[in-house]
Amino acid sequence: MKNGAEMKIDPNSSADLSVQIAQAIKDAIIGGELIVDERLPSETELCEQFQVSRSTVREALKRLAAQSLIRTQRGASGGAFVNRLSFEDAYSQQVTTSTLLLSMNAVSFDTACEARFALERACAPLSATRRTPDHLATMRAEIVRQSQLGLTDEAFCASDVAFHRALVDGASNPVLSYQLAGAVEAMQPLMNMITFTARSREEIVTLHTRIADAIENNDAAAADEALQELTAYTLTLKDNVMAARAARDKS
Amino acid sequence: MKNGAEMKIDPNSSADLSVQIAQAIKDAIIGGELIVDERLPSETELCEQFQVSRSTVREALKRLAAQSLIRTQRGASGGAFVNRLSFEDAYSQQVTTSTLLLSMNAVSFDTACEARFALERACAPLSATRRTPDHLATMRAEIVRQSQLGLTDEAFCASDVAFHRALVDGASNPVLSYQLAGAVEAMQPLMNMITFTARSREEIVTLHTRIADAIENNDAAAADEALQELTAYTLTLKDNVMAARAARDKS
DNA sequence: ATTTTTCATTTGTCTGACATTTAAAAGTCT
DNA sequence: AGACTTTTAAATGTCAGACAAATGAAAAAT
Repeated sequence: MKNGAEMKIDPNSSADLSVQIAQAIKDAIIGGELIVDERLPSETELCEQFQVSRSTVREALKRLAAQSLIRTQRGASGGAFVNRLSFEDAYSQQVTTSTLLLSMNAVSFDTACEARFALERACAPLSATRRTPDHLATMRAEIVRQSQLGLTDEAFCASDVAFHRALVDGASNPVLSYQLAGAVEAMQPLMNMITFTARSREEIVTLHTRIADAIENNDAAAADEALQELTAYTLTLKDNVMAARAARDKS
Repeated sequence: MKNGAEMKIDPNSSADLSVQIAQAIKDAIIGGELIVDERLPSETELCEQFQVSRSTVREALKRLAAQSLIRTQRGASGGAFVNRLSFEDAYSQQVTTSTLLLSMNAVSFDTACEARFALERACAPLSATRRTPDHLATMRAEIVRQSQLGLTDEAFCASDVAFHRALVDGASNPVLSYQLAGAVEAMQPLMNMITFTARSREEIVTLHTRIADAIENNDAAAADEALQELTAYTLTLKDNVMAARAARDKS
């Protein structure tokens, strides 16, 4: 870090010191003053720089570590280092956030479902163009799994997620994969509310096969159409489950 | 929290204690054992429960606070409470994450641009159906701003983001807004690399107007078409900037 | 030259203390 | 009794100092 840009905090602010310090360091990282793999000053040095105790500095650093902005290493020549945020880190963060967001805010099944399929349709055309044999093989394998009898609803849902994940990854755009896979995976708890009958699984497998075929044939329009039908069918399933529950609760 | 589900950590694990404790509490929140607005045990109680010192407990709590999973309040009847993750919190987290991801991983302009417009095209049809007069007014207002002479490139980009944000919000699906607005906003630093000439701004304003018109007329197909052209035009602009720089560097 | 030992540095954890904030309880006045 | 003030207890925020554990580098021994 260039010495010219000293990080400073405002002692008169009402905010907690560790929050301010974390924010100051975060700003330095976002602003490019601290670059990837650069070592931060040691905790003792940060104490002097910000004129606070070590506990306070440590709490600030833990806040940053929780966001994968830094990593720490013990021992001589150890310390805190600016962490290169990987797609994997970002992805797992997004899954957690999205999952909690959906479960804590009573997002309706319809809303989440609509978002999920809208996003998927966005990358289906790209996937139809770029998919590799690997992506196709994954999709086909998941279809086979979904056809097995005796599969639990959870396992069926998990396979569904894997199928759609392969579809998204087929677009070969890491940014899209990161954004969409999070949304799809976060929806899984909601999807688990649905009980899949043998009949409905058959229908879903048929639609998945149509999607895979379309992707294989580089037919974006067909993929889009199948996805739309899958969207509608999923909503129908949900409505049936809801109606069945309502009838049961009434009796 | 029901007493049956005691949170436990493994003293033999190599992981830091504060990480383990944070994970245990996080799991309890995700698993629904701790519900929104529920109060966690006080720091002293957590010390006893996990058999660690207060510093360690505090570092764990700061990790959770950094992810907006809990909030803390001082004073009697204060403590740490499970936080309801708001769309706003999730949104700002996503912007930070996406921004860092793009800047730290050398994501190409083309990749980010493709992802951005693919996502936008996903919600344009919904926006064409559901947009309110408010959304339209925002879009028109931003178009007016973009037409002003003497606007800096940064201001032009910011207005561009606001325009597209309104387009996304028009879909009236908070999940989509949260996902996409983050992606669009995170792209702004990349977009700022482009220098917009008067001519190119004019072209963009024209396309924006076409999009707004299509949304106003509930014409999803026209909106999609205009967005596609905007995608292509943006990439053209980028190529021109790159070519100009290459030529300058050679001379 | 290679291996072992020592050592200094840095983060992780513990202990104890005090400051600050806050709501509730106790007290006081009308 | 009711409204206002004061006190108190509980909780988080901050500080200070200590030791443990890890780790790389230097020093020493072979």
